[in-house]
Amino acid sequence: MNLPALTQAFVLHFGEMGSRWGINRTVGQVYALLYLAPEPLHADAIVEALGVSRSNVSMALRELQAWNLVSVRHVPGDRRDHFVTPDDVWQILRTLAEERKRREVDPTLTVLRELLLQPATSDAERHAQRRIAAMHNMIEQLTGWFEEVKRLPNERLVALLALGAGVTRLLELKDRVVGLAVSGRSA
Amino acid sequence: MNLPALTQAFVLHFGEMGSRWGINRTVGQVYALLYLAPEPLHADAIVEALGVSRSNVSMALRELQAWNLVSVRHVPGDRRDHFVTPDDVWQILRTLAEERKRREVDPTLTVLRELLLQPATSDAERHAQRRIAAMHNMIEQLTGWFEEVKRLPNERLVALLALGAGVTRLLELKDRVVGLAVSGRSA
DNA sequence: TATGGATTTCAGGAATTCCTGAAACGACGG
DNA sequence: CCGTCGTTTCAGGAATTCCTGAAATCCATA
Repeated sequence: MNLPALTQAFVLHFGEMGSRWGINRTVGQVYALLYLAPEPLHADAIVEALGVSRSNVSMALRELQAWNLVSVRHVPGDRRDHFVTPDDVWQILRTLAEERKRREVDPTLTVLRELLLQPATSDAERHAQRRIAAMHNMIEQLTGWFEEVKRLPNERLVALLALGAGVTRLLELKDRVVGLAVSGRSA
Repeated sequence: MNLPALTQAFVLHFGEMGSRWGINRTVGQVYALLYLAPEPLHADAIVEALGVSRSNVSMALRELQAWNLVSVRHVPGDRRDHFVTPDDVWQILRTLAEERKRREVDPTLTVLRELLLQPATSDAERHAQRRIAAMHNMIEQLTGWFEEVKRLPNERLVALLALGAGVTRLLELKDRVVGLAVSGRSA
């Protein structure tokens, strides 16, 4: 691996962190490298930068494409595929969240739903179903919220985040305003 | 494994899902079992329910305690440790999010900060630093938001989720109201 | 349709993670 | 201070995941 110090530190960190998620070291490193690269890279450039085998890079790129975190770009006059990451970090966040939801949450939601449909034949099972329902409902609320929020344009999303817990003050404000409007109308 | 059908299906699913996260099968199963259990379980009951070794259960419980997802409960007249999961699913969500942030996000934030402090000596490095800064700022906004929201009581949190993207309409409302107040004051 | 570069597939060795049984440890009652 | 019950530690075998080099496949061009 022969990279500028800064890039190398970033790439190595993502390699290590990769294993704390479900992804392997090479996938993490390839992503990090592409994220920092000022222009699209072809696979052999990645091989050279990271010092791993060509086939390993191929598999890593494939996985990153499956995650929608990397896409192919063709450079005129060059037959090789070049790869890029989207450069809008908020878009990356949406993609990441979407994919993790799809892989880690949706299957669970499906199972929980099935289990809730089954008839409970004992007290133990009835208790289990109540617990499962509590989890199911929470996940549904979360995913419903996420489906809406992920559609917000960046600007709005940032405003929402900046608001933080202040949103609840806003909710009270709304209640007061609506109250005023109603009393005004009735007057 | 000899459990009611419903419980067994739930436990097995969490075992499988475990490996999609960073946790292993046994940890997932133990958690699922405790989550459904109507009363605290001691380690041998878990061994019997899951059909894994005593030492494996011990390690799984230890890991779950490190995650703050399971705690010890002493049953009067019984020397054995008994284990429970908190039963408020929203509290579980907070804990889970908090721990994942601590393990998956905070270390990255630290590294990114360090990298931003280093002097960039080339165009490539300056470009890399801009990319790193973009990622760093996004993560800071997210974690700042999370720190605030996680403190909300359940009721407020649920209200916030129910609002979904509607929060941005609320933001517009706020702007109008504030605008009114200001123009009123200046008049 | 032959050629050659680019890419993917895949079997199997390397590395890592998981799980177990045996032994060590700790704490309590006698 | 011994014996017992409960728990934890840990070495090493089992299982899984990762990575590589060689071969197969793809595809644009001549």
